[in-house]
Amino acid sequence: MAYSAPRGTKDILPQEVALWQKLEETCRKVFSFYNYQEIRTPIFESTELFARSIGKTTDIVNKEMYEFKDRKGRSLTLRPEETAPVVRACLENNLIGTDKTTKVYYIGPMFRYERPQAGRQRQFHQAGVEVFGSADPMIDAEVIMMNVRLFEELGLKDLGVNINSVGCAKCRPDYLKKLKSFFKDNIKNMCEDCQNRFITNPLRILDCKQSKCQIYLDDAPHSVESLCQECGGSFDQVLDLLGDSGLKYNVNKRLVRGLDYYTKTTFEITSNQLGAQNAVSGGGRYDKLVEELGGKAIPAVGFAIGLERIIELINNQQLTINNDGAVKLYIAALGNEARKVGFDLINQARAGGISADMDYLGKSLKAQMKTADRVGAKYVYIIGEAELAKKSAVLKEMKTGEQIELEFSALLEKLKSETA
RNA sequence: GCGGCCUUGGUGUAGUGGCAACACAACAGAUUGUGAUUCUGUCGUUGCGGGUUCAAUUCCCGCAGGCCGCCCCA
Repeated sequence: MAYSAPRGTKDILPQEVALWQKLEETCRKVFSFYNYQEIRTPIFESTELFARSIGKTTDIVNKEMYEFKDRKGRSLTLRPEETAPVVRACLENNLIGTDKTTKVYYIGPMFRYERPQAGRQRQFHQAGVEVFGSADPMIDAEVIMMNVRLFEELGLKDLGVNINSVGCAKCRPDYLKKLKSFFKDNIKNMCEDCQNRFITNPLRILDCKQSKCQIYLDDAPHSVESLCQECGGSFDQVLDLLGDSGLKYNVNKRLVRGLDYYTKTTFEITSNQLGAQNAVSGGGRYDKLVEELGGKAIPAVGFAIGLERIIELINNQQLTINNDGAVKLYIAALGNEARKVGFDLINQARAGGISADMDYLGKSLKAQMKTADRVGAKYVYIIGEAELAKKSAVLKEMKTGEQIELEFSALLEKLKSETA
């Protein structure tokens, strides 16, 4: 093979595209039910935007970014996620303010330089939403409920909704202090990563899966226990609202997300059918980010869905979507003259709103019939030498095998009169 | 960035230190202008590079890619 797709990237072939379109369509439909509007931002942004927002000590920024210099030496990065670009775009175009809520959604490719494995690629796709302007716990609840609604709409089963609160600028420092003093004595017995985390990002220690670290984690203080009054109150409200709506969730006190901008509510929806990479969506509140990126102090919530993982689930669960891409009319023509007539007829059909195709390889009639069958054509119109003279030919309905003689001029009317 | 397993025609799989097998798909044909079936035929420099050997697809090394796990995330 001369060339292959770059590592960690995949072609989405015509056969699978129908499923992708269906998925994207469902996202759009559900998001707009909740009054969200689509926004499209560039695939790359200045590197600094991501470093500032996601956090300089995070894995994403440290080792996963597709960073490059353009011809003027500017450092740019293929977006590893889209929250920061959306914030940037909304600020730049004045879409958000303290006096209104702005609801947007996006669908598109993201890029992270990681080792590919099941459910993880270097180019992958996310659909996500962001709400700006409200600190009301109702918005947290709305966003989570909408996410769940979307998955229900897609027919996904056995998903778990995990929720936590990581506090705010007021209470988080206290919590980090508690964490540090809790680990202080034992940190030297813990893994190397955790020793680094102890300095750079103690929160992340909670997420460690190493068995030698696990023993110290059990009694570690949880962020929910150190929340200030405001954060604690809003967390309770979010849970109440979800409970009232009948949504089943699990408070996961260990849920730590890998992006630094989260405050208060964080959540993650997981599937037990995916292996190691089991998160299908994740998000939370980020009340400081807009300000951090140069705007006013505007609170925000959002989440992102991993579309490849959803596709994987749909395939696993053998949920089907119907494909009606087949053409209605296929013309089998024999000889140059007949092919010309056929070409004219399919173009008339198309102009008249009837999907049509014909053979362009000069194959035998048998082969043309075969092709018509395989592309799922509903009718085949067979034009040969004899038909040219009488300006009339046989129209065959593939499913029934029924054949009727029809004049060229009557073909379109006959097909149009068919119910779609 | 680390570890394990894997890499044979379009796809899925055999197999052996010296003719690479099978199924499906695709294409062509089975007398003259008709699709699913049947029969026949066609389709591979065995991932790339190097080494051992008279000889390697089979043994060894390197690389790339895939899968899976760690890390992290969607």
